[in-house]
Amino acid sequence: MPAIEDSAARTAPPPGLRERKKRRTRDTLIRSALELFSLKGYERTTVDEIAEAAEVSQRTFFRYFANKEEVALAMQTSVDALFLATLRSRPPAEAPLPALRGAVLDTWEGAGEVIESVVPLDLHMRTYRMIESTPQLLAARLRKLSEVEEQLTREIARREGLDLGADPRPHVLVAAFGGVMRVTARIWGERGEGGLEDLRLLTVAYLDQLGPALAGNWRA
Amino acid sequence: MPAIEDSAARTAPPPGLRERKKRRTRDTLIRSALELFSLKGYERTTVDEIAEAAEVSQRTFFRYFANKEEVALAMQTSVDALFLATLRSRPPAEAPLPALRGAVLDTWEGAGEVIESVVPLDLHMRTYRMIESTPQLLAARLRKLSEVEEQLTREIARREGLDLGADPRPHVLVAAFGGVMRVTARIWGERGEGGLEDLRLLTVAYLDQLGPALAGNWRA
DNA sequence: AGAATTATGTCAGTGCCTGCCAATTGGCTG
DNA sequence: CAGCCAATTGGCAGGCACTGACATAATTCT
Repeated sequence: MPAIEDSAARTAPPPGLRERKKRRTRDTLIRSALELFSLKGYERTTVDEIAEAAEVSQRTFFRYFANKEEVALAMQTSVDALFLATLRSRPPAEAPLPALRGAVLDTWEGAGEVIESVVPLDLHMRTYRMIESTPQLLAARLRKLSEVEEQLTREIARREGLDLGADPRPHVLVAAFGGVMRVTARIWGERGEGGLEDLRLLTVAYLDQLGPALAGNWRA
Repeated sequence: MPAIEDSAARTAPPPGLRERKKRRTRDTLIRSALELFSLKGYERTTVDEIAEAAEVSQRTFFRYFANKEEVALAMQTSVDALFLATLRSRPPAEAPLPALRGAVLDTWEGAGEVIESVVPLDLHMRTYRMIESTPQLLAARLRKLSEVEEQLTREIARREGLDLGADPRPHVLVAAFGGVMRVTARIWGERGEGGLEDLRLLTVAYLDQLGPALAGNWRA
């Protein structure tokens, strides 16, 4: 079972040895992979090397991750799930855009812990940048983001009680929101440095420009 | 020389036998590939089969296309280039969003010819849908779109005489615009049918919702 | 403890993609 | 037109990502 987003798993019954072992193997694979990527680059790291570093067979690697990209994006995937959950727990009265905006900020607040329980935060940050600068990884990341956007759209429609077939606004809003999130990620990645806090500031600043940017004439 | 977007190649001096032959080989590869993809699906078609259908060696295929994805996206890439060119030829007085909107519509107007000179239009349309529904291709497509958006952003900034480092609006506007373009493509793809005209209508309708979607409270 | 289930390892094989070198082809010059 | 130069192509060997099949080992259940 790959994803850990089982909403029925509260007050977990003692997870059992098997589950704990799998979790450890998975985490070790991620850590080994990210370290190697950071050391020698994504393309120059082979799956065999990752498997060896984690002391499992190559075949086992592919039982935990469908492909080499998946392990590079593993932490982002966790954060995505957290983001979704955060949005769902927002007050229903809140308007769509503020809800999305609030959810990202809250997510980044809490994401640190989730990440640190698997890999050092600065390794994750280096990975984040690596994804932006590695074509194959960026492609995979963008595809995953489009899936996230689909779920966001459904959630927004649900909150507002709208039919996605009849009202384009949820799709459009999420598309615009997602677009801005991606630009900020890219721009932040291009600046060689800066931490989570800078990303945060950049995001807020850009989100706040959504309205003005759409205004007809900028020269006014 | 991979890309054909040389803006200095007008009133072409007789292209020479060599160039014409390359062009023919390339077109044949594209046509063979798209036909096979449409027939047996992208993943179940091997590069060897494509090369054989086009009567060249596998090695030659990879001299024309960096990878299997490239040939599937070849026509989209041409249209992207056309879109860029169309935008650049717009009256400078036009405001950013109308310029973008006008450029897409004009592009789709003229794209038919460009495409038909290489592959039948309906084959292209089937390919378009295939891209949306094939994870690997969608990923590659999204990455290319992000490159297009980067160029759009530069063009918008140039038109408006703005510094991209200082003013976020070009980035934000293009991000929102690009987001909407992608959703419409996806939605259109999900409906199993409908031609270019439907895509056009959908796009216009959704673009027009950008303003309303960003309005704070939809229930008002 | 033994049976049933599940995770892991090994092996063989396919397909994408690359570097290298030899052979062919088009273009150009004397 | 002969002959040289440069570009294009083909063939081959090899690396790496990934998969199916089967045997083995580790948990869990009874």
